[in-house]
Amino acid sequence: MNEREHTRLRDEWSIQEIARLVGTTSRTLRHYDAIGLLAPSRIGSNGYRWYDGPALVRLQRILVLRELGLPLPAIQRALRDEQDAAAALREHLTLLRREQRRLERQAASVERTIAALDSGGRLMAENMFDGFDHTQYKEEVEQRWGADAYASGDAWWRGMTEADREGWTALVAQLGADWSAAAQAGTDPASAQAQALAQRHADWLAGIPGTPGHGTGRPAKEYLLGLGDMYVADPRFAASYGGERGATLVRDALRVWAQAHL
Amino acid sequence: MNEREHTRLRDEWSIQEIARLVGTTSRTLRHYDAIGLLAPSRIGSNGYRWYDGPALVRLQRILVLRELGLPLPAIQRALRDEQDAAAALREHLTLLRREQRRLERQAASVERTIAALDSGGRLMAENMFDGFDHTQYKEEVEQRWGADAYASGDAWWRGMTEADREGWTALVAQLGADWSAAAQAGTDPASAQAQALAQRHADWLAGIPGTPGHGTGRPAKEYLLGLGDMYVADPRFAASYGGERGATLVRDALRVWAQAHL
DNA sequence: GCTTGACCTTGACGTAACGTCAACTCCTAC
DNA sequence: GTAGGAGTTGACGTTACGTCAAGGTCAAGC
Repeated sequence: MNEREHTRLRDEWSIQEIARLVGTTSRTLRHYDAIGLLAPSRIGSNGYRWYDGPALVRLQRILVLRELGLPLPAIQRALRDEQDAAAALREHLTLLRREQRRLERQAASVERTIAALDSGGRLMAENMFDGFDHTQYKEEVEQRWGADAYASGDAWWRGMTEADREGWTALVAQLGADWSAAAQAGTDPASAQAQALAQRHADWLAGIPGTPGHGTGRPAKEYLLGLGDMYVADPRFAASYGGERGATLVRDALRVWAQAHL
Repeated sequence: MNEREHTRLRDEWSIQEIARLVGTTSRTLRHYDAIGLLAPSRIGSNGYRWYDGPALVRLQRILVLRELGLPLPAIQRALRDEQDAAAALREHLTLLRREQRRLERQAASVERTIAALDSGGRLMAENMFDGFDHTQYKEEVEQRWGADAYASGDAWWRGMTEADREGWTALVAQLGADWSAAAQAGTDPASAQAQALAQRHADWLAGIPGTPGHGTGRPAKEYLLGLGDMYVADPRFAASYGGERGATLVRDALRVWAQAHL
């Protein structure tokens, strides 16, 4: 088969030829046949698949929609009538935008984590369950509440005895476990149970020297609300509070609590 | 089992308990065990899995990295030493950014296609292989080259006889097929073969009344270069030129040709 | 007439990270 | 003794094909 014959125009093509023509593979065409998306126009007595002009056109439409990211079932439906095509694309577009925003948040989160690691953090080496890691959040605390806040909190922690720390750690772990259980049970953020946890959480925070509000018996309102948002946005916190559901519950319960008590 | 016992701090948890604690499912934990990512600290004589503190910490690290979008094998490697974690995250970040840009292009493409459909286009109803669809590109042509260009090209096409159109269509289809074959063969854009195709392509374009350069025997340089970029960016074109590889070859060959001849 | 080689076929496994039965065992409480 | 709520190990389904594997078909060259 020479070049001339290879590219001469005919009214029927083999599976390889048509695959090359549109830049895909024969495996893909067999797949489309198998799922009923594109059947060959003719099947030889030897089982070979042959495609004609209309089949080629349909294939091209399929590939256009595929390039745009539509799943094959959606392409199937869209090709049944052109009305559906626009609707499917519109729906797909909102999905694309949503996914874009998700990636944006994820990338930002990765960047923060890299920065934390670079500045000496240890990827939850000492976290809520085995000792609250102060260095972990150094940057964020300093940025929001000043270097003094961080330094005094850090000094306080380092000044504790081993027994003190273990007791503190157990408290924190218990709090995290209770939040997790409450989230799992679908507790309402405004419920008495959640508000009791919020109270414990606030007490705990107020007990840490250096946090805004320490000494007044209750944390500063802005600090508490900001902390709640951080819990939800940062997977390092979510891991200690029963995942995203848990972190969301903590934030919402703290909001309600802050409105009532601060 | 009452609430107190449920949330009391212990040194060992069942699979359900630990799943709830971190906000995931027991199935996930069994999966992690199966792939060697996280083994239970102990397995009872009855086959039950039990997890202790260190296992919980490891699980939390896993979930943090998973939230950040890392695949499980990468998490596996990252947890072996903290050095790798930062490197893995950095690599992952570039992937995220790349994917973000891809989605951006895809979304833009979807928007253009929706606009084309809304303004009466028919999703490649008459394309390169069954008749160049002028209405398809109305918007783009008008935007770049003015409404006159579009109108005169359209009138010319509508004024053709059936036989004229068939002849023209065959020419265009042959050109597309030859481009596809060349792309498949890995032809160099600067090669004699590709340049011969580019010449045919330019001749063809120049033969369409209304295109910039029609009447001069060769298309306008800017028009030709812009068209090449459009070929690559728009899947509707790619479908007729052997996919992305084909469209890229056309663009690059036209660039070389334009430098030499325009 | 036979080999060679390109092309075709169907069948089946692999991919990522689990969700979702199914069938069965274990343990505690009433 | 039994009901129910754990736990266990399979095994299939998900997306859109890639990638063998084993074997049939066809035109060309000796």
